[in-house]
Amino acid sequence: MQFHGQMESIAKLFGKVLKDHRKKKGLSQDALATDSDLDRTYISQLERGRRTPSIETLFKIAQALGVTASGMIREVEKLGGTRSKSH
Amino acid sequence: MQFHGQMESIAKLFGKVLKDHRKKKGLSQDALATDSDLDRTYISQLERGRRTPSIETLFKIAQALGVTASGMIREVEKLGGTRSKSH
DNA sequence: ATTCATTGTAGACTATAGTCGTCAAACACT
DNA sequence: AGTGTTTGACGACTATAGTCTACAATGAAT
Repeated sequence: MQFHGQMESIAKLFGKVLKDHRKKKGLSQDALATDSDLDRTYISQLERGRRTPSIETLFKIAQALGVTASGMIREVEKLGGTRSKSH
Repeated sequence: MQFHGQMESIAKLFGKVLKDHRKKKGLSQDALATDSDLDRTYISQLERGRRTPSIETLFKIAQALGVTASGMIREVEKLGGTRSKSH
């Protein structure tokens, strides 16, 4: 069986991973924002998949969540499938 | 013995990882640029640590290099040490 | 020395990341 | 009902990511 359905953007996938970890840690967006030295409304935008973070921002967030940046990216890869399109 | 020396920026660490993989694959900056659908001079800036890519760009580059995005980030973490500074 | 491929670098430009103030919607609570 | 906390969303703003043209510097070959 072939996989169908529209490919989800990196931004949306990352948003899911982010929200998951934040909830698991019991943090509010506001608390995470201060811990990661980012703006609260920007965290909101990230979780809704409306923004794509830089890897610098990725590291800030991961640290505030007590996880590794590579771990978060790994989860994005898992959610997104192989994403191996040649062209 | 304590670790000393200035902490290297994420950008510089990523630049090293990127250049390493590109050389290992025997690609020119120009070839990598076309494969990853980015500008050649931007690849040059990344390798010299003058720009910090978005995770979207990270995925593009990783795919062109035939490695995972999480793997590249993992190597950045290794190069940079724990980077667990509370404030 | 000169040809060729590769890379560094600069400047000017467009697109988007990230900030900030504000307000409404939603979800607790009592 | 009400009050407090959280989150979505907006518009306008500043900072930086990413493009593009062009040229100099490097290095590897004859």
